[in-house]
Formats: sequence, structure tokens, C-alpha cells
Amino acid sequence: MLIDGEPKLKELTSVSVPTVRRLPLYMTILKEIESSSEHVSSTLIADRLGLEQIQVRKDLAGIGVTGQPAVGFNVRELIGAIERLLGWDNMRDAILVGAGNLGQALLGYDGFARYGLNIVAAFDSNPEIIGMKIHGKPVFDIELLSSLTERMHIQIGILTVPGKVAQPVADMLIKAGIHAIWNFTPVKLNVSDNTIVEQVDLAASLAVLSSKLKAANK
Amino acid sequence: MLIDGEPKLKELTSVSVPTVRRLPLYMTILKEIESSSEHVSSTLIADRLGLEQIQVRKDLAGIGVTGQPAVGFNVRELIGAIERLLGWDNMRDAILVGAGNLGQALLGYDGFARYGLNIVAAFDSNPEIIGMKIHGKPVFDIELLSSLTERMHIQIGILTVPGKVAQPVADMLIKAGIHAIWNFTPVKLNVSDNTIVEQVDLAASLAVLSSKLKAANK
DNA sequence: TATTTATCGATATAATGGTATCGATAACAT
DNA sequence: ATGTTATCGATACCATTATATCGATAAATA
Repeated sequence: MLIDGEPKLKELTSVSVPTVRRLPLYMTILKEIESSSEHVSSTLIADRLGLEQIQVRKDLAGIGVTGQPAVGFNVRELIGAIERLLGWDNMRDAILVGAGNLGQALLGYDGFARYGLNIVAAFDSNPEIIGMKIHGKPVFDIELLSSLTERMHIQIGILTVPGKVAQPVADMLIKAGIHAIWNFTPVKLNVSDNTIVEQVDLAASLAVLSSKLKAANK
Repeated sequence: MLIDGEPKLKELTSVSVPTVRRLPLYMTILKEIESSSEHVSSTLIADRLGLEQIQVRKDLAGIGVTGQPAVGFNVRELIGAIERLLGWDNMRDAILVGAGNLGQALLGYDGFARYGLNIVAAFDSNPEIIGMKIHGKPVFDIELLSSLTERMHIQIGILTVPGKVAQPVADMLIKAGIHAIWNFTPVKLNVSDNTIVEQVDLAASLAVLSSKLKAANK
């Protein structure tokens, strides 16, 4: 509930989730043209991404940058604004729990650096991989999770364990001081309000694909 | 544009994407309780998933099943309806292109069978892995893509190649008769209207996580 | 210099998706 | 038998997101 007389700070009116999800797309375009031109129009960005100019303009207005009529937006200013908003300007450390197939793939994905994400270590319960290095990252016994994470003040945990243990491992993460869980398991996690959970839902994505294909085959 | 007198067939009014994305969640619950009870209420499903009863009821109404007041929905009927809508009732074959880190992880993910998806083979250009079997799936030279895919009448292609080659490989897939591309690259693909592209956008997901974390740290 | 064009921002409108209300039904308990 | 409770479906309402319109600005061109 919003109290009426309260000052509505620009900083507090958060950008909408759909907008945030599009920001990385904009970033890709911006990085591409950064070297070749100083300004960019909403039309150009929209065309490259198959979006509407208006939507792009509104998104950019939402993150607080203003363009110049007949000129466009300053590319470097845009990049800076998006990086700041997404926290890509300074690296964030993360740990990964569950170094199975998917976990190992994520450990080997070097694209995260571009997004300001640095996976410092992995944890697992399988004695066969504990002690190993996977793509250069050490794999520790999950029993050590709490002490290491707390000491390093890590806030982000990437959850790639089997679904059956997702909830208990999530509980461990939270106890260890993790504030944000990037959840690759298909399990709906039960967490308190001050923990952020972002779900990567492959099943949902596949469902959309399947239903469209089914509809097209009719 | 909808002509006024036209009959509005129930079959053609497609279910909304947000609804489709929730169907796999419902499925999980339904499978869990299938053996223990014959009916299920929207309240129960909603509670388990942290959703609203009304939303669940509306979704289920949308896919064409009706419940019984004071009783609930028939579990098996629901399962059947969702499976049919998503095409999970009969297996769909798919091929995967790009057997790198992520590709190998997906090849090893046995959960897809539950979603009616069967990856029959992988393709890559790296001579070191061509000819190998990864998690039991053969890896072929990408040059063979067209002939094999066409002969097997495969419709779904999973794209896990590096971003730089995403577009040309997508073109190859389409030429080979693929109708639906599950795109794990961060590249916006340019395809004709009759090709379905479903994007798995990790960057978008991470962006949401980051921005929420940033907001929480304020 | 005047005109055209590309572009923006502000405001208004439309579409979509989510939520609330309420009457009806059937199981269960009194 | 009657009342209470859980549940559904239909309708109405609200919130969010996307799109359209239009006047203003500045660059480019005639």
C-alpha cells in the first residue's frame, strides 16, 4: 500500500521484469555498434531484435536515460546505465552446487564473465569428483559449503542438484548466507521472503515449443 | 482481424503462453498424487506451487477440462489433457547441434523423456568428438545433418553451438526440414514465419536475479 | 533560409493477464 | 433432514504491459 503523501523516488520505482529481461538483448546490440558509432536510435535496436521502437524507447526511458530528438541515444551512456542497473559493472562471486552434467556445463561457460558473474567454486557430495578441478574451478565437499561461503561473503548460489535434494540444499545455501539462488532444478523452492529465487525453467520453455509445434502441425 | 460472423472454434483459441508455461508445474503435482487420490482441488495445486487457486482454475478451464463443484478435478483426466496439449503423449524425436559443454549436458539429461522428447543424435564440427558416443548418443559430422534429419523426419532441433555460428547453423537446420528450434544461444535468430523458435535466455534470467539482488542490497 | 526527415518524449489507448466476487453444487457432519 | 463446508464456473474488475498518436527538436537537404 502506498501512502499518499510519500515522495515517490525515481530510484524506488523499479524497472519492470519484462524490461529487465530485454536489457541483455539491448546490451548485445550496443556492444556490437559501440566501436562504430556514437549514437543509436530506438528504431535500429528494435529492428535488429524484432521488437517495436516504442517498446525500446519506453524501456530505455524506464532505466533513466534520455535520448536526443533527431539524434538518438548515446551508446556509451546506455551501456553504462544498463551495466549499472544489472550490476554488471562489478563482478559478483557465486558458488555452484551440484557438479553433475549441467553443473559442469555451467562451470565451463565462459560467457558469464560478460555478465559480471564469477563462479569461484563448486560443491558436490560425490567423493569421485570432490577435490577435482572442473574447467579450472575447484570442487569441494558440500559439507564445507557453509564455512567457505560465509567467509567469502558470497551472495549468489547456482543450484544444479537433482530435484529430490533441491529443497534441503537450498536450505543449506540460505543458512550459509546466500541471498540469491539461481535455480536450475524443476523444483519450486520454499524460501523466506528475503531470499531471491530465480527459476530457469526448461520444462516451461519446452512446453511452449511443443504446444506451438502441435498447433502448427494441425 | 476477426470477421464477425465467423465461428470461433474452441480448438483455435489457443491457450496463452503463461498458461502453457505453468502446465509442466501442474503436471509434476498431478503425477505425485496420481496414485494416492482420484481428484484434486485447484486449492491444493495452487498451495503447493505458491500460486492462486483462481489462476489454476482458469488455466485448467483454458485447456478444456472441467471440474466438479465440491469435488475437484479428475487427476487422470487432467494429466491426459495436459499431455495431449503439450504433445507429451507420443515421443518426439529431436537432434542436437553443438556438442560442447552445454550440449553434452543436455544429452545427458534423462529428464527429457518425461517431456516426450527424445534426442536421437548430436552433430558437431569438431573432428575430435565426431564418431564418439556421448551419454549413449552418437555424434555425427554436421555435414551429415541434412541427409539424416530429412530421412528421419525430425522436426525439432536443439541449438547449442557458439553464438557466432548460431545463425548459419539455424539456416542449415531449416534447410534440413527442421520446423522448431530450441535455441540455447544468446543470438536472436532470423527465421521465416513458419519456423518456431523458442529461446532459452539465461542472460535474461540472470539479469532478473542481478537486478533484484541489487535492489535488495540498497 | 526554408523544408523535409528522423527521432524523441509525453500522453492516451488497447490488449493481456491476474484477481475478486458470487451463486451453484455436492459431499459431509450434525 | 438440514446446515455447513469445500469446491467449481461465470462474470466482473483491476493491474500491468504493449502499442498508437502527436507535438517538439535538431539534423540534413534543397
